[in-house]
Amino acid sequence: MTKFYLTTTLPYINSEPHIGFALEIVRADVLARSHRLSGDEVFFNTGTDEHGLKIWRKAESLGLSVQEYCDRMAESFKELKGLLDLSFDNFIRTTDAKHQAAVQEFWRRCVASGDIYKKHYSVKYCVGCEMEKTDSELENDRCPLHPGQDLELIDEENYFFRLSKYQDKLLALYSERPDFVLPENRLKEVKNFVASGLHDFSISRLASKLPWGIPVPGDEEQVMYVWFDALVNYISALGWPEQEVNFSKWWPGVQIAGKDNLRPQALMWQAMLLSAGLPNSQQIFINGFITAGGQKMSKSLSNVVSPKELVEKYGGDAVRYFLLAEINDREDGDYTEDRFIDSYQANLANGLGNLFSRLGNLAWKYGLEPVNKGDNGELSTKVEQLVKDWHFNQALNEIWSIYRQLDAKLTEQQPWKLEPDQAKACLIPLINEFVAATSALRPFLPTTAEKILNFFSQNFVGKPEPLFPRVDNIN
RNA sequence: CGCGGGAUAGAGCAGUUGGCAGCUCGCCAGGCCCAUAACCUGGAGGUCGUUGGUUCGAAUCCAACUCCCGCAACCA
Repeated sequence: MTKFYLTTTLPYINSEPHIGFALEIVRADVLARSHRLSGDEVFFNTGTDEHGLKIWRKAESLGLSVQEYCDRMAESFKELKGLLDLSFDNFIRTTDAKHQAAVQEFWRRCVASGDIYKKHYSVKYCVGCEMEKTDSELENDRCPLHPGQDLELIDEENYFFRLSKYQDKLLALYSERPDFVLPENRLKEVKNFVASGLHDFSISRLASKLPWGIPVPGDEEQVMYVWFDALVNYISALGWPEQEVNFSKWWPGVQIAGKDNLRPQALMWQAMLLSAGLPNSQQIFINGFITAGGQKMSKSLSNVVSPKELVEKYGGDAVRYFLLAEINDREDGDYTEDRFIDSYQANLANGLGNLFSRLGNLAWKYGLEPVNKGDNGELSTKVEQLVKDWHFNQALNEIWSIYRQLDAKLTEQQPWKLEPDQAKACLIPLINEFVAATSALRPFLPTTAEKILNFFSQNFVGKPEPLFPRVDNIN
C-alpha cells in the first residue's frame, strides 16, 4: 500500500472563500479520492491562515475580537466540506497551539543553522494608506494614491532569513527533479527567478505594530511575519516535531497552490526546509487563476465569484464539474454565469442526467435484475493516470465520450421497440457500460456517481429521479 | 534587451513526437419519441495573429514583428 500526503495552501481569511480556492481544493479532492480508490493510504490536509495585520484590522473594523473573527471565518471555510463534498482528513488553523509551538521550533532550527539574523531595515510608510510601501509601489518616490503627502521613513530592526545562501541548492533541486513543479513552465519561471539572484527577506515585525502573530522565541518585541508562520503548517499538520514517526511516515508530500503562490511554495518554503534540515516537498502543482469574463477578480471590481452561492443554486457536483471540466488544467480559465449554465445544461442536464433517466426508466419498465458494479478496466486505468498527471479536463472528456456513445447506441438500437426478452438482452450491456463509466466518475462527482451506482445495484422500484434539473427549472 | 502566458469556425477551447484542420455550445435540415421539449444523423461556417525561413510537407520547428493578459519580491 502506497502512502500519499496531499495538502492545499491555507487560504488567508481576510475574506470569504473565493472560487479560486474552490478550484484548488476540488482538484486536490479528486486526487485524494482517486488515490484512495486505488488502495493508497491518503492524508489530505487543508486549513486556514489566520495571523497578520490585515486580519487584525479586519476584525477591528467589524468590531469583533480577533479570535472571534478567526473562529467565524474558520467555520466559514469548513462549510466548504459539505458544500463541495470534500474529503480532507485534517483542517489546521495557524492559531492552533500545536502549530504555533511547531513554528517556534522550526524558527529555532533555522537559527541553529545560522540562517536567521537581525538587521536594520528601513521602510517607506504612507500615512494616507497606513501601509508600508515598497519602491515598486511608488511613482516618483510618492504613493500614487496620496501624492500630496510625504512618505515617512521608518527605521526598524527585524529578523531576516538568509535566503541568499540557498540559491545554489535550490537550483540543484530544480534541475535534479524536472517534475518538482508542474506545469513545467512554472518550474522554468521559478528557476529563472532564483538564477537572477536571491535577497534575504524579513521574517518578523515589531510586536507593537503587529500584535497578531506568533512570538519570536527569545524576543518578546518581535512576532513572526505570516509567511514564515503559515508555510510550516504542511508539517505541523503531521505532528512535527513531536510525532516523529507520523511525520516521517507522510512527509514529503504533494502540494497544490495558485500561481500567486509559486515563490512562497517552490522557493521560500523549500529554502526553509533546507535550513531546518528537512526533506523538500515531493511535488508542487501550480493552478492558474479563474478570471471573471476575462478580467481578474478583485474586490474593487466587485466581480469576485462566491463558490457558496453557486453551490446553493446549482449544487456541489455541478460546481465541481465546471471547475474540473471547464477550467484549463494548466492555464488561466474563465468564468461567466453563461459559460457555467451552458456547460451545466449540455453536459449535466441533457448529457449525463438525461442518459441516466433514459436507461433508468427502461431498466425499471422491463424489470431488469440489479447490475453488479461493472468494470471498464481500460477506462479507469486511463482516467486514473490522467488524474495523477493533473489532466482533469481530459479525464472527464474520456468519461463523457462513453456517455455520448451510449446515447447514440440507445437511439440506434431502440430497445423500446423490441419484445421484452430482446429488449432486456439489448439493455444489459448498455447499462453495464454506463455503470462502469460512472464508476470512473466517482472521484470527480462523488454524490452523483453514488446515486447512479446505487440505483442500478438495487431492485428497480420506480422511475429514477432526475439528477440535474434543467436550468429553466432552477431559476 | 526584466519574467511568463495567450492569439485556431459566431462564442469557448483541443490539437502529444511536423503528414488530408478537430471538439463543445449556437445556427440550418432531417430522424426518433425510451428520456429532464431531452436524444441521434447530416450540413453551413476557419487564408490556424502578421511577415519571412527550414522542409517533399508547418497550426505544429526557427527568426522578426503586432496585439491582449498576468507578474516584477515581502502581495493569500
